[in-house]
Amino acid sequence: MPRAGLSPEAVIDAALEILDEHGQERLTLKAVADRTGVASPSLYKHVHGLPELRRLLAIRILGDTAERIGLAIIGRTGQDALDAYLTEYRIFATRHPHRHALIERATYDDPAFAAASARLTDVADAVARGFGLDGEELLHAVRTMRAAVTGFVSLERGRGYRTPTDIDASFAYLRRALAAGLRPDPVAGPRLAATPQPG
Amino acid sequence: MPRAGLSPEAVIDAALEILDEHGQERLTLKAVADRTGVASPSLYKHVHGLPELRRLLAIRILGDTAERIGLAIIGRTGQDALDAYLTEYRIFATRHPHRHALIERATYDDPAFAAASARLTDVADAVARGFGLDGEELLHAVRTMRAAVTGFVSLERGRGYRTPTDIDASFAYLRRALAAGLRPDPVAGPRLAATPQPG
DNA sequence: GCCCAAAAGCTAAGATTATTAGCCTCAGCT
DNA sequence: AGCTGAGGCTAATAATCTTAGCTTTTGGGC
Repeated sequence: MPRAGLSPEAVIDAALEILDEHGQERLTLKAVADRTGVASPSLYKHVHGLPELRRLLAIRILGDTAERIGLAIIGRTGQDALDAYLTEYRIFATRHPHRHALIERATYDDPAFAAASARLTDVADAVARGFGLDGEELLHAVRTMRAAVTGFVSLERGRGYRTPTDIDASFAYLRRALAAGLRPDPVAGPRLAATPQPG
Repeated sequence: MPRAGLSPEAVIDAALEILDEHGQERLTLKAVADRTGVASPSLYKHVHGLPELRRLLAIRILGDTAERIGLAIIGRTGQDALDAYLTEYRIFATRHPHRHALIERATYDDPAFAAASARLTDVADAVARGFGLDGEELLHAVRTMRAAVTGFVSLERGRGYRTPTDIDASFAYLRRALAAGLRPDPVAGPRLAATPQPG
């Protein structure tokens, strides 16, 4: 019988197709094996089990997404760049809901994963710098920005917003609120009184 | 042999303990059966399989959480209520990371789940109304608020923020930014130009 | 107090899946 | 031509979910 000619990359490709088509629930080694035309144990020659496959898949998706969004903000600054960043992220989550769910839940203490994740954060950094932010304020602003957009798309996709009414308008509202919040405010300053600690 | 005296509630209690102790990965019917002292098939007399158990668990958690946060904002308004809402939500996610993960991923088109979810949204509504918002702007503000806080705690818990540095300060920044965004702005208004549609 | 129906257990069994172990074969290099 | 190792395969183990069908306890009605 001819060889299937697999490789880790090819395995991830197949896994990505299955994820897109059927979601994480049905992303199983058996399914990947069927799609690639081998028996499931053969996959272990390329990938160390299902958790590893999910990890590699998350890294692939993060990389692709960072690249897409990075391209979208090229040549833009300020509100323009922010809108592009937020909108492109939302488009990604809408077009590939299962990919978004996968990277949303992933929580690996793995250098490669952290690096891939950092690429996405770097894009957000660039956007925030376009608002004239730097230093500690930049850090906070980027975190706030990412929090808002990931939360929004998660709620949207998980049907957390009871009615589909005006979700686009809500997203526009969020973009405006975020832009207002990001603009450095020399008067009030971003500092607040001490926070109650969780725990 | 004496009966275990189970009930759907008791099964959910046990499931909640397991979730808290070991996370969703190990929330299995077998584990629940062991903990309640019955054989796994016996659980089907009280709960229709694992997906159903997860659904009920999510509903329980949403209800508890809505109640907690609802209590936390009693007697507060404006920024005070907003801080209490956001902080209490973050405390919940920090203290019960697995519960948070469970309700975060849940996406059931189920009336009971929607009702439980609505209780949490109602609390957010109350907070936003304390800012003098109503109508469509209220809707957008509440969505933005929920997006920001769920996104923040998700990123925090998933180690999405590279360093643990200053996360409290970032959260304070987010609260300020949100308060600024929520305050009705009669001049600029919250409306923006048409948004590119995702898809 | 007894009877009986239904609720709540149990065991057995089938289906999936992940994963390990050990074997076989093809491809390519010497 | 022969060897070696990567890439496949089959067999086997273990975990779990779930269904089917049996048994026992419980509690209400007579």
